[in-house]
Amino acid sequence: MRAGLSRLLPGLAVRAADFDWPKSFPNAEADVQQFLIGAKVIAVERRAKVLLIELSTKYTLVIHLKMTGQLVFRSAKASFGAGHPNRSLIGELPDKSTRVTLMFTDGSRLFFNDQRKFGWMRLLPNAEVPQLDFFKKVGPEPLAADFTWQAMRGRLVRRSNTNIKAALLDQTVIAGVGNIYADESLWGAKIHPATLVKNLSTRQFHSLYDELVYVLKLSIEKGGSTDKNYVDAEGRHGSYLSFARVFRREGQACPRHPGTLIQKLRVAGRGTHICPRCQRLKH
DNA sequence: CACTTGACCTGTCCGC
DNA sequence: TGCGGACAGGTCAAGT
Repeated sequence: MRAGLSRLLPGLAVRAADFDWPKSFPNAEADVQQFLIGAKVIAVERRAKVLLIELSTKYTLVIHLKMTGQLVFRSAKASFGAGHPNRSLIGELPDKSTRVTLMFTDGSRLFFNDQRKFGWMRLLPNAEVPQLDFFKKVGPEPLAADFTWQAMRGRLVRRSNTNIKAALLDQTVIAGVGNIYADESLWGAKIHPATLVKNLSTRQFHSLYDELVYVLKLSIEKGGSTDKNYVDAEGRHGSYLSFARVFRREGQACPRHPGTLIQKLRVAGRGTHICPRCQRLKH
């Protein structure tokens, strides 16, 4: 999504903004008038699951999409009326789950849609972004050059008494791993998600690292795991889920064991998908 | 401090 | 067809 937005937004100037749900954009109106209206987009960055739209006013739009957030860009002449190929995906915007609309001076618009209202967007002075509690506590980027398998093990063992799935989902341990990539990488490494971190072998840490890096890179290449709720910056869905081996594949054959069916269980309070043959829980 | 659970919301699906 | 409950890609605060 960052890559898509950074092809579309830099250079555009904000002409106006509309808001629906206060928690989706908690800034005061005065901030909006002073630091958003008239601002030009400089760049689009990302840290963990947070998008950062940097503005010419030295303010940044900080965005977390949470479970159901979407950012959809529409150029001035885009029409999504009946007959448009993308109509089945979203249709005309704004719609009833549009929380924020940014209108640019060239007539294009960026819509922040969020059915469940968990996501948010806020304006912050550039210097305050790293001071957010989330950024102070968040772990390292798994695709950074210095994130080796040893570095990953070093982070995970901070949660040695909990299960590996909970540790992977903990954003203060490693940044950006969510439910899909946790399940996919654990299947790849043949590790049961309820395995305690302290019981993982060196080989398992190494394998989990390889598999996590693999699924993250593959997903970025495929445009992400968007299906029902997320779409990319131009309103298209990513295709990673069609490559997923276990996620939302309960009852289907394990790709490694055609005779074994994927099971769904609950680990760390989340729906969790495993192959019961390759991912065994030993004690 | 480490770890787990409920809350924040809306919509959909499934069993009765 | 209606109704209650479980569930959905993620954090947070409050609990033990």
